[in-house]
Amino acid sequence: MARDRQDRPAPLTSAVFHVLVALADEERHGYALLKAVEAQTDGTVRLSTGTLYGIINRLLADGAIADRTARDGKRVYRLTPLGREMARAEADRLEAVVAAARATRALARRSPA
Amino acid sequence: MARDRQDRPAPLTSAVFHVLVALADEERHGYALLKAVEAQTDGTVRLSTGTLYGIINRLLADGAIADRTARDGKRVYRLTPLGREMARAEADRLEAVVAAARATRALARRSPA
DNA sequence: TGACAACATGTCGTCAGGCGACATATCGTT
DNA sequence: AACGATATGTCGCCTGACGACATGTTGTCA
Repeated sequence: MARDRQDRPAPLTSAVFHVLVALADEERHGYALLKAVEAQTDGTVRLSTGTLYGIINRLLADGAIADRTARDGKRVYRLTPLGREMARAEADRLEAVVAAARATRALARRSPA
Repeated sequence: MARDRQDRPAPLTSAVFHVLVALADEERHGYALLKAVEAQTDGTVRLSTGTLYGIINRLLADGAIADRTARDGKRVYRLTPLGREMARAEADRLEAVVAAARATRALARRSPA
């Protein structure tokens, strides 16, 4: 069941966050999500359809996304306000983690050219 | 086995990255790692010991960290050059993902005061 | 027109990884 | 003496990611 997924500020998995970001500004259908994530990451992150539909079903159950059937029969997904908040919280969290990493000597950004 | 963990730019799990960052500038023993991660994340991320030692053993096997027994008997861990590179790569990756998220209207940073 | 790639949606089994629970032991404080 | 914090570690469960498979449509090119 969906349980307590939305009450914790639990770190989202990388894959879930990618999906949420891909839906941030526009609704997309499944295959378009696959391509959007790939494009967003310069081709480095490629979700398998198994991963994608697992994520979609969980996000739907949690109310983070909603779905709709378009006129051409495609199932399109969009972010709900809850999903937007989850993505926002995760972006904040990641930003803080990266900042912590960059604050160390060993992981500081290389001199920016 | 350790397989091909270092040749792919594979996204690290959140927990693994936290451990690597906690070891960036100074060596620590297990319990100190637990506390360091907690402190780094304002208490939001708490690794269980089960999680921690699983991660430690994998990182040791992969050559991302090395261990040493201190005079007081504590097992202390430190980052190897490989581990540093892994952490760096992950920091770069996360930075790009956050940038992509912030580039959307829905997830843009709130007006910075 | 036939073939093939890209588009599109989905299921299933496996496996790695995270996590809570448990097991010990020491040390400092009250 | 008792208790909580420090300290290290194992075990089993469950979630989630992933590759493989299944199926059908649309577009393009020879």
